[in-house]
Amino acid sequence: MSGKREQHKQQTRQAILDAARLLFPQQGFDQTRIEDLARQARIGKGTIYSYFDSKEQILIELLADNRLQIMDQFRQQNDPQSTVPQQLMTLFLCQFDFCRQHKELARLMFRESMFPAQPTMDHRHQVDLSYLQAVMEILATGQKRAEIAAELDLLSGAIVLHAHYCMAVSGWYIGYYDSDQFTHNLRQLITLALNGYAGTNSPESSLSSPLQIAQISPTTEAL
Amino acid sequence: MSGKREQHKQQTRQAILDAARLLFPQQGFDQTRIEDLARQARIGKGTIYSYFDSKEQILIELLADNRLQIMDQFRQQNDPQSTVPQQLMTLFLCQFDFCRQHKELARLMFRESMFPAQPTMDHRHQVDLSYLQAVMEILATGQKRAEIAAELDLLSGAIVLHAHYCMAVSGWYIGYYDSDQFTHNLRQLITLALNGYAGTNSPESSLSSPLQIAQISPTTEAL
DNA sequence: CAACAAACTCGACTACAGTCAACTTTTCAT
DNA sequence: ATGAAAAGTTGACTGTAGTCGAGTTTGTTG
Repeated sequence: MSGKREQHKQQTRQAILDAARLLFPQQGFDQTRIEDLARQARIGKGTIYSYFDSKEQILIELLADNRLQIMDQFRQQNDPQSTVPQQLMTLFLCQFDFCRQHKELARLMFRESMFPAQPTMDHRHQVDLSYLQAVMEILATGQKRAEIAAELDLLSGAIVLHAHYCMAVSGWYIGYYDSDQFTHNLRQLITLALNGYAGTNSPESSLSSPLQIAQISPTTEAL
Repeated sequence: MSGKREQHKQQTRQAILDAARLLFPQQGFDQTRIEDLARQARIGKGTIYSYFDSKEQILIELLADNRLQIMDQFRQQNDPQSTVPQQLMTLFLCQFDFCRQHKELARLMFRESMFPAQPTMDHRHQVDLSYLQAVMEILATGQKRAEIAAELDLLSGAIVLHAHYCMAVSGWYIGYYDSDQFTHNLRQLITLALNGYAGTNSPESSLSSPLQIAQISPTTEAL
């Protein structure tokens, strides 16, 4: 009966993830030693490495769950009838909520997903596809209402918006602004993305209002 | 005579940087131990840590020089008479050249500058100000020629373009495309940024041409 | 110059991620 | 049922970034 081994492996894997889900938030990612996880999961330290390549991988696995939750939350909150910028804000703010709740962990994810150590298509690392797809869907609904140019390549558009979101989050991590200003700046960036700023075809309102980068020294929001 | 101590400190600091400039490219950042640097600089290991906070800091210091070179190169190559997208491409490709030459080191810099461990205004970490200023200047020349909307807040515009550049580089690091496709995609993203994609005010040409994301599995360009 | 303080230097030490070879358990062909 | 092979487990071990307190050099004061 080869099911026994498989079943045990699943249990062990789950025990490691459970330990991580308990200890990472409790004492922080850096402060949690692999040995702590092993003790909590009642296995040897080496065993962990036959389930995960690295400490960071455990984290990434954990966060996959959270991503699903984030997208659920978005679908609940979103009104497909509202304007494209509004829908985008709803989506991005759901994502950002997670960053606020797990600032340290989200930071590591951003680092690894944008600038991975190895070129990798391992989807655990990558920008959540369902998230990118949500952006594309929002753009698509905008196209139906002529709010978005019909010829726009949806993937390109989604990536650009994702770029703006990343840059806004980056500014928050660096400490240029706090979460409230983040919201304002993100809205600003979305507007810029949609309208562009070539020549005179943009509504004036979107161009003249600068980003809020109030702090000379970084803000010190609690982690 | 308090100058002697100061002078000696400068020498030691320089010796560390010289050692790093020799060893990092020779054997790679990760493969170079702090002890190697210390031996090369003929000082104790601990001494290094009274000059630099971490191994990475040494790297960042080193790269500050390179940034100056990059900007020099840009000023030589750039024709201020050419169009805004063309000037931007010149600038970004100068930057990207550095990434190709020092893929590993540049990756660490991107990580640290976008998502720093500590909120920090330490300018060593930050996006090079003279680079961001160059983007703003390009936009400003565009405004004079009515190529760029006059009301655009220059900083916002520059940050958006920087976001696009970062996203394009990120895709290259992940392995979505090689350097040639990078160039194509970057041009595409710049066009999108300038024209936006709301409603019908955008030239069609900029919207329908998708990004080139040819690879399902990552490309394996040499480091 | 003596003697004291401040600044600087040092390498043994700590902490921890990740490895590995010995050991245990499961599977399966006979 | 048996025993050999495959799969899984383990903690002692390795490598290296970063710390720390003892020791050394430089600057200063009387």
